[in-house]
Amino acid sequence: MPPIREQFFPVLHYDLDATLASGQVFRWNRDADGIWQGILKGRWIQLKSVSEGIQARTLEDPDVWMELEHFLQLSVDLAAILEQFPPDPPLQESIAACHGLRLLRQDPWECLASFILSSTKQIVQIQQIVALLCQRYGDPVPVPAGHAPAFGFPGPDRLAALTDDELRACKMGYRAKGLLATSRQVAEGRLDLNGLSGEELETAREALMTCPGVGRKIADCVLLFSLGFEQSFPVDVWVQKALRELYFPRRRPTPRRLATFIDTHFGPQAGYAQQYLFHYMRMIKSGKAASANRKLEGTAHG
DNA sequence: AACCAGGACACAA
DNA sequence: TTGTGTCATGGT
Repeated sequence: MPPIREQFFPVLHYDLDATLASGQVFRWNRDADGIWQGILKGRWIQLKSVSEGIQARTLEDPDVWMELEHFLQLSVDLAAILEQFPPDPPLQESIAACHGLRLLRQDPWECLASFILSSTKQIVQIQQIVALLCQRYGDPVPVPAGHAPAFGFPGPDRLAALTDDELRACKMGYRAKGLLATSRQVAEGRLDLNGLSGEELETAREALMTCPGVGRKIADCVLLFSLGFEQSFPVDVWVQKALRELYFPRRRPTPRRLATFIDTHFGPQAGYAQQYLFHYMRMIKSGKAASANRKLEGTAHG
């Protein structure tokens, strides 16, 4: 067993807990001590939020640090991004309530496959399905002695070789068909995922939507979370709710009008804005934003 | 115990 | 274009 390597990454305004648990990625787990464990490019990684930065551990060669820095988007200037948000109350409240929330840059295939499995599933369930899929069909990953076994995310070629029943056995239900067909599409080279980052937003989106089981929302998630399209604005049930309740509390905008509002209102960092609204809306529902809410209500009406 | 979940798709109106 | 039923599964 190789020695554990350790590295400190200085970074400010980075909420590791909020970011890794915000429904962008589904394979990072936090233990009781607040230490996160995950797999990055087939390598075991441990992350811990410390004073003025993030402390990381791995078993592998030092070049994993470059990839980790990219995954965590450590060179991104968060304050500069938030400054580009339109100064409307909902977004300002979101910023206040979700301090340090970030967007990650994850592997496109894992992102695409995971979000095909996400449709009408709660985040906890998506985590369970993906864990089962990796446990059964992913390659084992070396972990330090005493740690639970870990697995990489199975590639498109591996999944393409499975049957519909084998996938359904991972509790994914009707989503198996789309995952299987999309795996074949990527495995056979009919869709070059990594090549999409060089395309225009609409071109890349259309390419993704040729995949069975991939509509506008899932395509937008892949564009934003893995391919670097920062204007992509995925609209799921939570963001839908946020837009209706926070921006159009009385009237009920048509889908078309809502789409043009999204396109014109949120600016060049629309994707980040979307993630803040998503996270804020879920905080409100779970009651964890109650104090921040009251504080802002007070300033707004006082 | 109902209701709903980071939807997509076919099909009706 | 916009609305509705269907598709599995299980958390809350």
